[in-house]
Amino acid sequence: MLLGVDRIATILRNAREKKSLSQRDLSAVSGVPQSHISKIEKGAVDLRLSSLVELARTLDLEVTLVPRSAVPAVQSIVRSTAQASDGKQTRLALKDLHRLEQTITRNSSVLPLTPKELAEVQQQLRLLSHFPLSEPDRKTIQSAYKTLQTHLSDHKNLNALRQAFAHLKDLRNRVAHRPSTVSGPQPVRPAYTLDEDDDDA
Amino acid sequence: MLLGVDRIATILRNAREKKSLSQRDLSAVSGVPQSHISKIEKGAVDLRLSSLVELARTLDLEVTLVPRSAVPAVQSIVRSTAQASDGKQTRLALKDLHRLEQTITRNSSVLPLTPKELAEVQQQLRLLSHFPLSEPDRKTIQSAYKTLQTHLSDHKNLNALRQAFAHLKDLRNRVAHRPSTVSGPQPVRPAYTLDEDDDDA
DNA sequence: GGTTATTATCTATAAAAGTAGATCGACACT
DNA sequence: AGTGTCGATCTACTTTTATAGATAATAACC
Repeated sequence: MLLGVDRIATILRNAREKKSLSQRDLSAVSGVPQSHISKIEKGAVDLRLSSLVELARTLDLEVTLVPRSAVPAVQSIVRSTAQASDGKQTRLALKDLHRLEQTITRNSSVLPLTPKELAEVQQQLRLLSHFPLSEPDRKTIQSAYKTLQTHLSDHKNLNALRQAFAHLKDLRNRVAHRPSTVSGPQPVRPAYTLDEDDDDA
Repeated sequence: MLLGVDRIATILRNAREKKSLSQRDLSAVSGVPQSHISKIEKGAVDLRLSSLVELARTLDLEVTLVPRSAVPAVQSIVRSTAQASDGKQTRLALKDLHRLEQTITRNSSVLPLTPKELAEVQQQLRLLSHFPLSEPDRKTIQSAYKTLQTHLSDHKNLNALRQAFAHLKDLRNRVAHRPSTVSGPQPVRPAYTLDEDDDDA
């Protein structure tokens, strides 16, 4: 297979995984059959340009042709955009974590948790704040916050609350074992700093 | 057809034209049949990724996927790379023109030209120096220079010399009618400045 | 007018993508 | 053990690309 075609397949798979989508998820969103996505990502088909454009669009990517002489500069732009995005998501996730922990601490007396369970949840949130987090990670944190708010307002749905805490534990386990370019937890901004310098364009 | 696929077709055609290649030329270099190149450039086929990679490679382009959020920055890089390349080619072309005119002026007494013809050639060279010129344009100028050198050394091949001057006239006619983003001859660097700040990486 | 070059269009054929599923092995969870 | 999810592989069929030319329309040149 041509050099370049393999790279495209790798970029597609990485982008899908970065969005925490399975092949079946991507199939549902893009309309391309899961079995075909599997072949595409393995480089087992020489896909059509329109199919590439469609999948790329679903993954917030754009197919383009750049002069060979501009490739290093373009790769640098792409890398720094990814890093900026990662940094931004991590900073936003820190805010989400802070909000969640404050709400838990403020309402600890009325939450259906033993002191041991409470300490464990707080420990998990503190640990999470030391890892780079992604947009899908943030969704898990936000979902737990919403479930907590709902519980605090109607004192119902204990199972949902327990499930939300379980998902947080899952998240902590996943990010702790996530492959990383550096060993151990990465230095991120000090936990729980709050600033408003982020724009969502 | 999907937005994006049309753009790719347009980029391919523009890149081919920028290199002064015909569809037959590109076919010979790339191995893709001319009739198929015609369909591709018209957007009449949904070509395979491997075919796109192959054509792009022949045109010194690389197929890549960039995050949608990075597209404006990437387009800016591509534009400035093209401008730098254009500017560089134009500056190098000025040198070629200068060298050619000096050689003609220095040897005007032994060239088989009437005073009127000589003045016309010099006029054409001066006019050319006011236009943005491309790499293929430079090849025409360099070819004329070589033919002139050959003639000066063996005093033969009058037809080739006349043909070389004719090609220069053709070039002058083409660039004078070339579509441009601004009206009239574009301001380029002052004619015949000589500096050695160009690197060919 | 004749010739040449370029791009577009046509025919016929072979190969492969794309589709629609089903199914399998591996893994995780209850 | 049973169940669900994931990615990979399989079957069968339809549609399209890619190829190899040939040819036509247009434009430019002599």
